[in-house]
Amino acid sequence: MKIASWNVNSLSVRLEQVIDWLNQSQVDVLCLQELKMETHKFPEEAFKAIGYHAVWSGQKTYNGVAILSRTPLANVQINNPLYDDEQQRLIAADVGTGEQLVRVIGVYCPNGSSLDSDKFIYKMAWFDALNQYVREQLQQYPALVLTGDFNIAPEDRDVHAKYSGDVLISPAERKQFQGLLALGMKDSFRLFEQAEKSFSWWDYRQFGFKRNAGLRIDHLLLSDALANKCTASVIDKAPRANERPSDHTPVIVELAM
DNA sequence: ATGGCGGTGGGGCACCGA
Repeated sequence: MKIASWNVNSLSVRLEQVIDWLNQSQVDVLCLQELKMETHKFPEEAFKAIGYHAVWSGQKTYNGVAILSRTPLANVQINNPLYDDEQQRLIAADVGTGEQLVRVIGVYCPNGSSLDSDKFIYKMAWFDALNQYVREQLQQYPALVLTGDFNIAPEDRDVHAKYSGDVLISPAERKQFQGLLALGMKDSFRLFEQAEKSFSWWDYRQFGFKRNAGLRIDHLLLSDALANKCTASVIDKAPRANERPSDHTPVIVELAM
């Protein structure tokens, strides 16, 4: 079973790329972020045509999340029930049944803007509530995936040397990431040996991708039960070389199930 | 230091992202 996540930075612009990538990668589940599209405009038929069910929640211009799956999705949760939020940043659903049941939580975590901003306060509160939700979900679902754009680079090795920002790498944000791991979640990428300077996002400006001036901020976190079944966790850089690429590229886990 | 680039809405250019 392959599960992936991709911040597409506008699904309208990237739909063809997503379809192509699904056909090529053959993942079973794909979480999407930054649809930047109203709910009623979601291209459900385009995904159905290539064999994917979908659940989603959109909004105009900003945010918006979806889960695509080859098998039907059940028990859909839109937004964190523990956090009143107008911004559409979280969607969860069951994939599979019985022994194969996996709970998938797809997230587009707030950016935070700068450490002294109201948006940073929102980011911290949002993560506090996410931690609480994941804690609850783990009690209900031993097989849990938390994936998406976390907007946190967990360690220095997840940050290119010239990065000059403070947000995405601050101790407060990294503490939030560690807080999720403290619940028992594992950063699947670090279960395996990886190339140095592996990133999932590159700045559009200054030839960021060409210079590999990136950050690893898109993650696949697995509960213990799934970490034990994880056989690979990779970043697929290929779509970043497309014409009009998203600034993020997909991340994928393989589970022996 | 600032802005670089790209998407959106709306029909300029400001806002936002990371």
